[in-house]
Amino acid sequence: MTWTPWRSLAPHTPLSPTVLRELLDGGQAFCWYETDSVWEGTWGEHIARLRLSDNGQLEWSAPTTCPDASDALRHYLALDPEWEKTIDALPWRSDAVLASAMGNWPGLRILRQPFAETLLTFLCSSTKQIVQIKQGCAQMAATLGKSLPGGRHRLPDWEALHAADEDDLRACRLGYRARFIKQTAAFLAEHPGWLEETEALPYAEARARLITLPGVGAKIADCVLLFGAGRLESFPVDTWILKVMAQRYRLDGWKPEQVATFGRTHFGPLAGVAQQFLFADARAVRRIAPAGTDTSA
DNA sequence: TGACAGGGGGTGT
DNA sequence: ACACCCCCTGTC
Repeated sequence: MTWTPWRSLAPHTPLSPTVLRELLDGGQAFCWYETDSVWEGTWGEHIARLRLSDNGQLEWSAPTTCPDASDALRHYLALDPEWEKTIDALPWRSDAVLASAMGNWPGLRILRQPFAETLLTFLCSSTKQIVQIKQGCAQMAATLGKSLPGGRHRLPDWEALHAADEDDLRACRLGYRARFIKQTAAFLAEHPGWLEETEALPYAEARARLITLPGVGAKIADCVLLFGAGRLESFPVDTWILKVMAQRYRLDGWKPEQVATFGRTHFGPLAGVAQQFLFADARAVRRIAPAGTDTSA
């Protein structure tokens, strides 16, 4: 397999290796792998490589057999001038916590992933860490997904998942999530067009519908809408966000659903973007803090 | 290098 | 509140 020469996606806000890692491997997407500062990833039917130039600009390469991946990449990475305006509309001027987090992660953004695929990856995510989720996704792709140029496979579509045995899914180290995926696949097979309709619905209605799927609760529904449908008002609340909000916004004792509502109200139509900055901060603190350090209380 | 707990980015009952 | 299911991670 030969790959195209590197070409630039500039201009955009310069990215540091740390921010790029957070973007591609921080919990939004689970199909990116890094080798010697080169990231290779798949989304939908696409595959591409990404690296950073000396001045923090993205460069890309794709298999020579693929059509120009540049447009797909720009869309996937939200590399449009609009994004800068989007960021500026966040209430950072009146929120020092948010301003600080945004300052720590310049260029961090929300990926635009395929909806159906995002539902699948986040269905795999409950009580799993990123490494484990990635393993499950890689296994599913390898065993049930169509092959892509370059030896990798794309994630299986819901039709393929419906046709698969639960044992095939279990073999992908998905644990009890295998049953949820099978049940969801069966439901989607019985209701053609349901996913597409859901994606087109307003946020609250789409969220309510997703939650009716087996294995999809409020958190996963919010992730699917934020990362897979561009619903930037979605504010996913996991245990880390729960901690951050408790500590820095004095929301001790609040329940996840209450924090989600607070987030959407406080941060407004771009709450999910704010969430991503706060989330990145929380993850960084966890990595840097010495073992046993507890900043709560 | 290897065995052994502990616990995990959530959901459903 | 607790089970679900399994694997990653830290530790001895």
